[in-house]
Amino acid sequence: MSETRTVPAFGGESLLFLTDEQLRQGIEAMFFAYRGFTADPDRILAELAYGRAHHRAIHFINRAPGTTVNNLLAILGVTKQSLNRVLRTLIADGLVESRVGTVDKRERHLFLTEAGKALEAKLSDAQRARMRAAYKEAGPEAVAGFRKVLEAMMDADMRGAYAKLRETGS
Amino acid sequence: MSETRTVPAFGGESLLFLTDEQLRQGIEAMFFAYRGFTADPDRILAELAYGRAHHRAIHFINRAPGTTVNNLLAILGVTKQSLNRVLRTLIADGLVESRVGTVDKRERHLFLTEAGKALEAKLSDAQRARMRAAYKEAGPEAVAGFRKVLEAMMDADMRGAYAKLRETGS
DNA sequence: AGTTTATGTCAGTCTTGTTGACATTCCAAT
DNA sequence: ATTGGAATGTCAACAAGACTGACATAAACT
Repeated sequence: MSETRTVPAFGGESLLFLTDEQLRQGIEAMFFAYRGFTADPDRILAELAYGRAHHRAIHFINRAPGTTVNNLLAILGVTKQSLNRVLRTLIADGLVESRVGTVDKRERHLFLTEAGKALEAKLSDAQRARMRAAYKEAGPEAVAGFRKVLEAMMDADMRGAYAKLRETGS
Repeated sequence: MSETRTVPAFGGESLLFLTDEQLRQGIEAMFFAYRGFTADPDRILAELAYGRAHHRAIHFINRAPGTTVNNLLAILGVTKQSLNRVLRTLIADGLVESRVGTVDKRERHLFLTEAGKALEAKLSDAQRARMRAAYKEAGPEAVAGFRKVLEAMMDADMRGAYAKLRETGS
Protein backbone atom coordinates (compact mmCIF):
# COMPACT_ATOMS: atom_id res chain seq x y z
CA MET A 1 0.00 0.00 0.00
CA SER A 2 3.01 2.27 0.12
CA GLU A 3 3.85 2.26 -3.59
CA THR A 4 3.43 5.34 -5.71
CA ARG A 5 0.59 5.07 -8.21
CA THR A 6 -0.35 7.14 -11.19
CA VAL A 7 -3.98 6.93 -10.23
CA PRO A 8 -4.41 7.14 -6.47
CA ALA A 9 -6.20 4.13 -5.08
CA PHE A 10 -7.88 5.91 -2.21
CA GLY A 11 -11.33 7.19 -2.94
CA GLY A 12 -10.87 10.61 -1.37
CA GLU A 13 -11.01 14.09 -2.71
CA SER A 14 -7.68 13.96 -4.55
CA LEU A 15 -8.07 16.14 -7.62
CA LEU A 16 -4.50 15.98 -8.79
CA PHE A 17 -5.26 13.54 -11.59
CA LEU A 18 -7.96 15.74 -13.03
CA THR A 19 -5.67 17.63 -15.37
CA ASP A 20 -7.05 19.19 -18.52
CA GLU A 21 -5.13 16.58 -20.44
CA GLN A 22 -6.81 13.74 -18.55
CA LEU A 23 -10.21 15.28 -19.14
CA ARG A 24 -9.55 15.86 -22.82
CA GLN A 25 -8.48 12.26 -23.21
CA GLY A 26 -11.68 11.17 -21.53
CA ILE A 27 -13.66 13.29 -23.98
CA GLU A 28 -11.88 11.78 -26.95
CA ALA A 29 -12.23 8.26 -25.58
CA MET A 30 -15.94 8.88 -25.28
CA PHE A 31 -16.13 10.09 -28.87
CA PHE A 32 -14.25 7.15 -30.36
CA ALA A 33 -15.92 4.59 -28.12
CA TYR A 34 -19.38 5.77 -29.06
CA ARG A 35 -18.52 5.27 -32.69
CA GLY A 36 -17.49 1.72 -31.98
CA PHE A 37 -20.57 1.26 -29.84
CA THR A 38 -22.90 2.05 -32.74
CA ALA A 39 -20.82 0.61 -35.60
CA ASP A 40 -22.16 -2.96 -35.55
CA PRO A 41 -25.88 -2.16 -35.40
CA ASP A 42 -25.36 0.59 -37.98
CA ARG A 43 -24.06 -1.96 -40.46
CA ILE A 44 -27.08 -4.20 -39.98
CA LEU A 45 -29.50 -1.28 -40.17
CA ALA A 46 -27.98 0.06 -43.36
CA GLU A 47 -28.91 -3.14 -45.17
CA LEU A 48 -32.52 -2.70 -44.13
CA ALA A 49 -32.80 1.00 -45.00
CA TYR A 50 -33.21 1.79 -41.32
CA GLY A 51 -31.22 4.16 -39.18
CA ARG A 52 -30.19 4.65 -35.59
CA ALA A 53 -33.55 6.20 -34.78
CA HIS A 54 -35.27 2.94 -35.68
CA HIS A 55 -32.85 0.99 -33.52
CA ARG A 56 -33.47 3.22 -30.53
CA ALA A 57 -37.23 2.90 -30.86
CA ILE A 58 -37.00 -0.89 -31.21
CA HIS A 59 -34.62 -1.14 -28.28
CA PHE A 60 -36.82 0.73 -25.82
CA ILE A 61 -40.07 -0.85 -26.99
CA ASN A 62 -38.45 -4.23 -26.38
CA ARG A 63 -37.24 -3.00 -23.03
CA ALA A 64 -40.60 -1.73 -21.87
CA PRO A 65 -43.30 -3.54 -23.87
CA GLY A 66 -46.61 -1.73 -23.88
CA THR A 67 -44.99 1.64 -23.25
CA THR A 68 -46.90 4.65 -24.56
CA VAL A 69 -45.74 7.02 -27.26
CA ASN A 70 -45.33 9.75 -24.67
CA ASN A 71 -43.11 7.57 -22.49
CA LEU A 72 -40.95 6.75 -25.45
CA LEU A 73 -40.78 10.41 -26.38
CA ALA A 74 -39.45 11.31 -22.96
CA ILE A 75 -36.82 8.58 -22.99
CA LEU A 76 -35.61 9.24 -26.52
CA GLY A 77 -35.68 12.99 -26.15
CA VAL A 78 -37.06 13.76 -29.61
CA THR A 79 -40.23 15.39 -30.87
CA LYS A 80 -43.38 13.38 -31.44
CA GLN A 81 -43.20 14.22 -35.14
CA SER A 82 -39.73 12.77 -35.38
CA LEU A 83 -40.61 9.65 -33.45
CA ASN A 84 -43.89 9.27 -35.31
CA ARG A 85 -42.15 9.12 -38.65
CA VAL A 86 -39.97 6.28 -37.40
CA LEU A 87 -42.85 4.45 -35.71
CA ARG A 88 -44.99 4.73 -38.83
CA THR A 89 -42.42 2.91 -40.94
CA LEU A 90 -41.86 0.28 -38.25
CA ILE A 91 -45.61 -0.32 -37.96
CA ALA A 92 -46.04 -0.37 -41.75
CA ASP A 93 -43.20 -2.89 -42.00
CA GLY A 94 -44.84 -5.07 -39.38
CA LEU A 95 -42.11 -4.77 -36.75
CA VAL A 96 -44.10 -2.81 -34.21
CA GLU A 97 -47.71 -3.09 -33.16
CA SER A 98 -49.66 -0.14 -31.77
CA ARG A 99 -52.60 -1.01 -29.55
CA VAL A 100 -55.16 1.49 -28.32
CA GLY A 101 -55.09 1.76 -24.53
CA THR A 102 -57.83 0.04 -22.54
CA VAL A 103 -57.99 2.36 -19.56
CA ASP A 104 -57.12 5.48 -21.54
CA LYS A 105 -58.03 5.03 -25.16
CA ARG A 106 -56.03 8.09 -26.23
CA GLU A 107 -52.85 6.28 -25.48
CA ARG A 108 -51.20 3.90 -27.89
CA HIS A 109 -49.28 1.05 -26.36
CA LEU A 110 -46.34 -0.19 -28.37
CA PHE A 111 -45.20 -3.78 -28.76
CA LEU A 112 -42.73 -5.59 -30.96
CA THR A 113 -44.16 -8.19 -33.31
CA GLU A 114 -42.31 -11.46 -33.82
CA ALA A 115 -40.47 -9.88 -36.74
CA GLY A 116 -39.67 -6.89 -34.56
CA LYS A 117 -38.33 -9.12 -31.84
CA ALA A 118 -36.19 -10.91 -34.38
CA LEU A 119 -34.60 -7.68 -35.57
CA GLU A 120 -34.15 -6.47 -32.01
CA ALA A 121 -32.35 -9.68 -31.18
CA LYS A 122 -30.12 -9.35 -34.21
CA LEU A 123 -29.17 -5.77 -33.40
CA SER A 124 -28.82 -6.45 -29.72
CA ASP A 125 -26.67 -9.52 -30.27
CA ALA A 126 -24.21 -7.49 -32.30
CA GLN A 127 -24.06 -4.66 -29.80
CA ARG A 128 -23.84 -6.94 -26.80
CA ALA A 129 -21.08 -8.95 -28.41
CA ARG A 130 -18.90 -5.86 -28.58
CA MET A 131 -19.90 -4.84 -25.09
CA ARG A 132 -19.12 -8.29 -23.78
CA ALA A 133 -15.72 -8.28 -25.48
CA ALA A 134 -14.91 -4.86 -24.07
CA TYR A 135 -16.01 -5.88 -20.59
CA LYS A 136 -13.99 -9.03 -20.79
CA GLU A 137 -10.90 -7.19 -21.95
CA ALA A 138 -11.22 -4.51 -19.28
CA GLY A 139 -12.15 -6.77 -16.40
CA PRO A 140 -14.91 -6.72 -13.78
CA GLU A 141 -13.56 -3.86 -11.71
CA ALA A 142 -13.18 -1.65 -14.74
CA VAL A 143 -16.79 -2.38 -15.65
CA ALA A 144 -18.03 -1.18 -12.28
CA GLY A 145 -16.07 2.04 -12.73
CA PHE A 146 -17.30 2.45 -16.28
CA ARG A 147 -20.92 2.29 -15.19
CA LYS A 148 -20.30 4.61 -12.27
CA VAL A 149 -18.80 7.34 -14.46
CA LEU A 150 -21.48 6.98 -17.14
CA GLU A 151 -24.24 7.40 -14.60
CA ALA A 152 -22.56 10.48 -13.21
CA MET A 153 -22.31 11.90 -16.72
CA MET A 154 -26.05 11.66 -17.48
CA ASP A 155 -28.45 14.52 -17.11
CA ALA A 156 -30.31 14.25 -13.83
CA ASP A 157 -33.67 13.51 -15.44
CA MET A 158 -32.16 10.76 -17.57
CA ARG A 159 -30.69 9.16 -14.50
CA GLY A 160 -34.28 8.75 -13.39
CA ALA A 161 -35.34 7.13 -16.65
CA TYR A 162 -32.35 4.83 -16.53
CA ALA A 163 -33.03 3.79 -12.96
CA LYS A 164 -36.62 3.02 -13.92
CA LEU A 165 -35.45 0.72 -16.69
CA ARG A 166 -33.22 -1.09 -14.24
CA GLU A 167 -36.06 -1.61 -11.78
CA THR A 168 -38.67 -2.90 -14.17
CA GLY A 169 -36.24 -5.47 -15.46
CA SER A 170 -38.49 -6.48 -18.34
CA MET B 1 -11.77 -16.82 -2.59
CA SER B 2 -14.63 -18.38 -0.70
CA GLU B 3 -16.85 -15.33 -0.35
CA THR B 4 -19.68 -14.78 -2.78
CA ARG B 5 -19.44 -11.44 -4.57
CA THR B 6 -21.69 -9.79 -7.08
CA VAL B 7 -18.73 -8.51 -9.01
CA PRO B 8 -15.72 -10.79 -8.64
CA ALA B 9 -12.62 -8.84 -7.67
CA PHE B 10 -10.16 -11.15 -9.41
CA GLY B 11 -9.39 -10.23 -12.96
CA GLY B 12 -9.74 -13.70 -14.39
CA GLU B 13 -12.09 -15.22 -16.92
CA SER B 14 -15.17 -15.14 -14.73
CA LEU B 15 -18.11 -14.46 -17.00
CA LEU B 16 -20.85 -14.84 -14.46
CA PHE B 17 -21.51 -11.12 -14.18
CA LEU B 18 -21.94 -10.72 -17.93
CA THR B 19 -25.65 -11.35 -18.02
CA ASP B 20 -27.73 -9.99 -20.86
CA GLU B 21 -29.31 -7.67 -18.35
CA GLN B 22 -25.94 -6.27 -17.32
CA LEU B 23 -24.96 -5.76 -20.94
CA ARG B 24 -28.24 -4.11 -21.81
CA GLN B 25 -27.86 -1.76 -18.90
CA GLY B 26 -24.40 -0.88 -20.10
CA ILE B 27 -25.80 -0.13 -23.55
CA GLU B 28 -28.47 2.12 -22.12
CA ALA B 29 -26.02 3.85 -19.81
CA MET B 30 -23.85 4.57 -22.82
CA PHE B 31 -26.81 6.03 -24.70
CA PHE B 32 -27.94 8.32 -21.91
CA ALA B 33 -24.42 9.32 -20.92
CA TYR B 34 -23.52 10.32 -24.46
CA ARG B 35 -26.52 12.61 -24.53
CA GLY B 36 -25.31 14.27 -21.35
CA PHE B 37 -21.80 14.37 -22.73
CA THR B 38 -22.87 16.46 -25.74
CA ALA B 39 -25.64 18.48 -24.09
CA ASP B 40 -23.58 21.42 -22.83
CA PRO B 41 -21.59 22.09 -26.02
CA ASP B 42 -24.77 21.59 -28.06
CA ARG B 43 -26.44 24.43 -26.21
CA ILE B 44 -23.53 26.78 -26.90
CA LEU B 45 -23.30 25.73 -30.55
CA ALA B 46 -27.02 26.22 -31.13
CA GLU B 47 -26.67 29.92 -30.32
CA LEU B 48 -23.99 30.26 -32.97
CA ALA B 49 -25.77 28.31 -35.68
CA TYR B 50 -23.10 25.63 -35.47
CA GLY B 51 -23.53 21.95 -34.86
CA ARG B 52 -21.67 19.00 -33.45
CA ALA B 53 -19.74 18.62 -36.65
CA HIS B 54 -18.19 22.05 -36.15
CA HIS B 55 -17.31 21.20 -32.59
CA ARG B 56 -15.56 18.01 -33.60
CA ALA B 57 -13.51 19.79 -36.25
CA ILE B 58 -12.55 22.56 -33.84
CA HIS B 59 -11.68 20.07 -31.14
CA PHE B 60 -9.28 18.04 -33.23
CA ILE B 61 -7.70 21.03 -34.96
CA ASN B 62 -6.98 22.41 -31.53
CA ARG B 63 -5.66 19.04 -30.47
CA ALA B 64 -3.34 18.63 -33.43
CA PRO B 65 -2.61 22.11 -34.81
CA GLY B 66 -1.34 22.05 -38.37
CA THR B 67 -3.02 18.76 -39.11
CA THR B 68 -3.98 18.15 -42.73
CA VAL B 69 -7.46 17.73 -44.11
CA ASN B 70 -6.77 14.07 -44.79
CA ASN B 71 -5.68 13.46 -41.20
CA LEU B 72 -8.80 15.10 -39.90
CA LEU B 73 -10.89 13.05 -42.29
CA ALA B 74 -9.44 9.83 -40.96
CA ILE B 75 -9.98 10.82 -37.33
CA LEU B 76 -13.51 12.09 -37.78
CA GLY B 77 -14.54 9.25 -40.04
CA VAL B 78 -16.59 11.35 -42.46
CA THR B 79 -16.34 12.09 -46.17
CA LYS B 80 -14.28 14.98 -47.43
CA GLN B 81 -17.45 16.61 -48.77
CA SER B 82 -19.01 16.53 -45.37
CA LEU B 83 -15.91 17.86 -43.63
CA ASN B 84 -15.35 20.45 -46.33
CA ARG B 85 -18.75 21.99 -45.79
CA VAL B 86 -17.97 22.45 -42.11
CA LEU B 87 -14.43 23.71 -42.69
CA ARG B 88 -15.60 26.20 -45.30
CA THR B 89 -17.94 27.89 -42.84
CA LEU B 90 -15.34 27.86 -40.06
CA ILE B 91 -12.75 29.43 -42.38
CA ALA B 92 -15.28 31.96 -43.69
CA ASP B 93 -16.19 32.87 -40.12
CA GLY B 94 -12.52 33.36 -39.24
CA LEU B 95 -12.29 30.54 -36.70
CA VAL B 96 -9.97 28.30 -38.69
CA GLU B 97 -7.01 29.15 -40.90
CA SER B 98 -5.91 26.93 -43.79
CA ARG B 99 -2.26 27.21 -44.80
CA VAL B 100 -0.76 25.60 -47.91
CA GLY B 101 1.88 23.05 -46.97
CA THR B 102 5.54 23.97 -47.34
CA VAL B 103 7.01 20.56 -48.09
CA ASP B 104 3.93 19.26 -49.92
CA LYS B 105 1.99 22.11 -51.43
CA ARG B 106 -1.04 19.94 -52.09
CA GLU B 107 -1.72 19.70 -48.39
CA ARG B 108 -3.65 22.27 -46.38
CA HIS B 109 -2.61 22.62 -42.76
CA LEU B 110 -5.34 23.67 -40.38
CA PHE B 111 -5.01 26.00 -37.41
CA LEU B 112 -7.40 27.73 -35.06
CA THR B 113 -7.36 31.51 -35.14
CA GLU B 114 -7.62 33.45 -31.88
CA ALA B 115 -11.39 33.52 -32.32
CA GLY B 116 -11.32 29.81 -33.01
CA LYS B 117 -9.29 29.16 -29.87
CA ALA B 118 -11.75 31.23 -27.88
CA LEU B 119 -14.70 29.16 -29.04
CA GLU B 120 -12.78 25.94 -28.51
CA ALA B 121 -12.06 27.02 -24.95
CA LYS B 122 -15.69 27.88 -24.33
CA LEU B 123 -16.92 24.54 -25.65
CA SER B 124 -14.18 22.59 -23.95
CA ASP B 125 -14.73 24.31 -20.61
CA ALA B 126 -18.36 23.29 -20.64
CA GLN B 127 -17.62 19.71 -21.59
CA ARG B 128 -14.72 19.36 -19.20
CA ALA B 129 -16.79 20.76 -16.35
CA ARG B 130 -19.29 17.94 -16.72
CA MET B 131 -16.50 15.41 -17.15
CA ARG B 132 -14.76 16.71 -14.06
CA ALA B 133 -17.97 16.54 -12.04
CA ALA B 134 -18.62 12.98 -13.21
CA TYR B 135 -15.05 11.93 -12.43
CA LYS B 136 -15.23 13.51 -9.00
CA GLU B 137 -18.53 11.83 -8.23
CA ALA B 138 -17.34 8.44 -9.42
CA GLY B 139 -13.86 8.53 -7.91
CA PRO B 140 -10.37 7.83 -9.25
CA GLU B 141 -10.69 4.07 -9.47
CA ALA B 142 -13.92 4.30 -11.40
CA VAL B 143 -12.26 6.69 -13.84
CA ALA B 144 -9.50 4.21 -14.57
CA GLY B 145 -12.10 1.54 -15.25
CA PHE B 146 -14.15 3.90 -17.37
CA ARG B 147 -11.21 4.64 -19.61
CA LYS B 148 -10.26 1.00 -19.84
CA VAL B 149 -13.70 -0.09 -21.03
CA LEU B 150 -14.00 2.81 -23.49
CA GLU B 151 -10.69 1.90 -25.09
CA ALA B 152 -11.75 -1.70 -25.40
CA MET B 153 -14.97 -0.59 -27.05
CA MET B 154 -13.29 1.39 -29.84
CA ASP B 155 -12.67 0.04 -33.29
CA ALA B 156 -9.09 -1.14 -33.59
CA ASP B 157 -8.06 1.58 -36.02
CA MET B 158 -9.51 4.28 -33.78
CA ARG B 159 -7.54 2.94 -30.85
CA GLY B 160 -4.47 3.84 -32.90
CA ALA B 161 -5.68 7.37 -33.57
CA TYR B 162 -6.55 7.78 -29.93
CA ALA B 163 -3.16 6.54 -28.76
CA LYS B 164 -1.50 8.98 -31.14
CA LEU B 165 -3.41 11.86 -29.61
CA ARG B 166 -2.30 10.75 -26.17
CA GLU B 167 1.34 10.65 -27.20
CA THR B 168 1.54 14.05 -28.84
CA GLY B 169 0.12 15.59 -25.71
CA SER B 170 0.14 19.01 -27.38
C1' DA C 1 4.89 11.78 -69.59
C1' DG C 2 1.69 9.53 -67.10
C1' DT C 3 -0.26 8.23 -62.68
C1' DT C 4 -1.43 8.89 -58.17
C1' DT C 5 -2.50 11.83 -54.26
C1' DA C 6 -4.62 15.77 -51.79
C1' DT C 7 -7.91 18.86 -51.96
C1' DG C 8 -11.97 21.37 -53.32
C1' DT C 9 -16.48 21.78 -55.34
C1' DC C 10 -21.05 20.98 -57.48
C1' DA C 11 -25.22 18.38 -57.47
C1' DG C 12 -28.34 15.29 -55.59
C1' DT C 13 -30.10 12.09 -51.93
C1' DC C 14 -31.14 10.29 -47.27
C1' DT C 15 -31.91 10.23 -42.26
C1' DT C 16 -33.18 12.53 -38.52
C1' DG C 17 -33.98 16.19 -36.22
C1' DT C 18 -36.74 20.79 -35.91
C1' DT C 19 -41.41 24.19 -35.95
C1' DG C 20 -45.94 25.27 -36.84
C1' DA C 21 -50.60 24.23 -37.74
C1' DC C 22 -54.53 21.47 -37.39
C1' DA C 23 -57.76 17.32 -36.50
C1' DT C 24 -59.28 13.73 -33.59
C1' DT C 25 -60.28 11.45 -29.58
C1' DC C 26 -61.21 11.22 -25.04
C1' DC C 27 -60.88 12.26 -20.01
C1' DA C 28 -62.16 15.37 -16.46
C1' DA C 29 -64.05 19.25 -14.39
C1' DT C 30 -67.49 22.61 -14.19
C1' DA D 1 -73.80 18.48 -21.13
C1' DT D 2 -70.54 21.35 -22.49
C1' DT D 3 -66.07 23.00 -22.22
C1' DG D 4 -61.12 22.62 -21.62
C1' DG D 5 -57.10 20.28 -21.92
C1' DA D 6 -54.23 16.22 -22.82
C1' DA D 7 -52.55 12.51 -25.93
C1' DT D 8 -52.02 11.34 -30.35
C1' DG D 9 -51.60 11.62 -35.31
C1' DT D 10 -50.71 13.97 -39.55
C1' DC D 11 -49.30 17.43 -43.06
C1' DA D 12 -45.95 20.67 -44.60
C1' DA D 13 -41.72 22.96 -44.65
C1' DC D 14 -37.12 23.21 -43.38
C1' DA D 15 -32.12 22.44 -41.74
C1' DA D 16 -28.02 19.89 -40.32
C1' DG D 17 -25.15 16.60 -41.49
C1' DA D 18 -24.20 12.50 -43.35
C1' DC D 19 -23.79 10.07 -48.06
C1' DT D 20 -22.48 9.12 -53.38
C1' DG D 21 -20.85 10.38 -57.80
C1' DA D 22 -18.55 13.25 -60.89
C1' DC D 23 -15.22 16.47 -62.08
C1' DA D 24 -11.26 19.98 -61.62
C1' DT D 25 -6.77 21.37 -60.15
C1' DA D 26 -2.34 21.21 -58.54
C1' DA D 27 1.49 18.80 -56.93
C1' DA D 28 4.19 14.86 -56.23
C1' DC D 29 5.84 10.43 -57.52
C1' DT D 30 7.52 6.92 -60.91
